[in-house]
Amino acid sequence: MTASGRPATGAHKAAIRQENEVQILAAAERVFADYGFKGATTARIAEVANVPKANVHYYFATKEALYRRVIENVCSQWLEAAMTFENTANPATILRGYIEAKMDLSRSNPYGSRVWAHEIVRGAKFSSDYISTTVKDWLDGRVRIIRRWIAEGKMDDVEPYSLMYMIFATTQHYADFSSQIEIFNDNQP
Amino acid sequence: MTASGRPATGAHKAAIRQENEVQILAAAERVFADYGFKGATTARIAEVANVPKANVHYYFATKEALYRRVIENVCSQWLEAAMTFENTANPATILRGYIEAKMDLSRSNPYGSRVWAHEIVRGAKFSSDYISTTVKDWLDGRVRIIRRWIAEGKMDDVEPYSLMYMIFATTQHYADFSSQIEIFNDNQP
DNA sequence: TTTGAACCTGACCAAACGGTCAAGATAAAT
DNA sequence: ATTTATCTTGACCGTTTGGTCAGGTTCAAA
Repeated sequence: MTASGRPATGAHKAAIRQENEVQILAAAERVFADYGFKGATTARIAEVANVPKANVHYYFATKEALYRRVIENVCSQWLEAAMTFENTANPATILRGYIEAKMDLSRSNPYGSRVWAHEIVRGAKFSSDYISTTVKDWLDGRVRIIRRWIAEGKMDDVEPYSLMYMIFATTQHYADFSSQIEIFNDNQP
Repeated sequence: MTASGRPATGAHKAAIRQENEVQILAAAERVFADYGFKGATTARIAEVANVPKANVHYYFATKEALYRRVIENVCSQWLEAAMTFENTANPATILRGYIEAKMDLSRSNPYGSRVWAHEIVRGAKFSSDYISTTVKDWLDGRVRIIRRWIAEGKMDDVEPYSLMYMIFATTQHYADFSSQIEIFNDNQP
C-alpha cells in the first residue's frame, strides 16, 4: 500500500485507486446515513460499493477512518456553501443566497446531511476536534459579519448565533427528517 | 412472567415491577440517545440501570421491544405539549405557548429528543406505523386550525406544514445538536 | 407452614462483526 | 523477459452481542 494514499506510479493504477475510493466513499455515505456508525457494517458497505469486503479494508484501514473521511467531506461541502457571505450585497440577499445554497445541498446530498446528524446526535465523538477548530472559526467569522450589519443598521438586532442555529436546523431538517416528512406527505416524496 | 405486563397479585411485587421498569426505561433512553439503536447494548443499559443484563430481558423480551417503548413515551410527551392549540386565544399566543412547551421539553428531556432524532434519521424503521396514524392525525388537526386562523384573517398566509416543520426543527435542534452547540459555545453548557 | 407464582442472575451460546492474511492477478518499470 | 509494486479476494479469527436457561430467592395466598 502507498503510505500517502496516493498512487506511486502509473496512470491506470491511479485511476483504479481513484475510482475504488470514490465508489467506497459513496457507498459508505449511504450506509452510514441509513444505519449510523455502529449500525453500519463494512460488509454492507462493500456490498453497496460492489467490491469484496477485504477490498474496503485495503483502501481504508479501519471503519473509523472511512467514517472520518465521509464526515469531513460533508462538512467541507457545507462550509463552501457560505461563500456568499463574502460579497457586498445587502444582508437579506446574502442570507437568502446562503439559505438557498444550504437547501440545495439538503436536496442533492441528503445522505451526507444524515451522516452528520447521526454523528452530532451521538455526541460528536469523532468530530469534536474538527468542530472546535475549523467549523467554529468559520461560524465566528460569519457572526462577526452579522454583528457588523446590525451595527450599521442594515438589519434587525437579532442574536447572530441563534439566527445561524435556526438556519442550520431548518435547512437540514428536510434532509435529516425526510422519512417523517414523507409519511406526513402521504408517502409522496 | 405475567402475560399482560401487569402484576397478578401483591402490592409489593407490583411496586418492584413498576420500579424496575421505570429504571430500565430511563437507562435505555439515555443509552439509546448516546449510541442509537444498533450502537446501544443491552449490557450497557443494564449497567446504567443497575440491574443484571438477564433482568433487562426479564422485563423487556427483546431490545427492540424496549426501544419501541422508549420511542412511544417520547412521542406521546410531545403530542401533549400541543394541548395549547385547543384554547381560544389568538394565534400568536397559542403558537408562543406551544413553542415554549416544546423548548421546555427539549431542555428537561434532551435524551428522548435525541432517541427520536436517531430513529427518524435512520428512516423511521420502527416508528413509521405510529407516525402515519397517531402523529399524522395530530398534525393534520393542527394544520386545519392554522388554516382556519388564516381564513379568518387572524394571521399571515403561511404554509401551515412548513410552519410546523420549522417549529419542530428549531425547538428540537437545541436538544439534538447540543453537542455541537456546546462546542461552539466554548464547551460551556 | 406449605405451595406456587413472580422475581433474580451467573453462566452459557450461536450469530454477526471488524479486521487479518496468504496467495494469486495485474500492470508498470527495468 | 523479469522483477517489483500494487491490487484483489476467499477463507479465517477473536471479540462482542442479543438472547437463553437452569437453578435459586422472595413473597403472598391458602
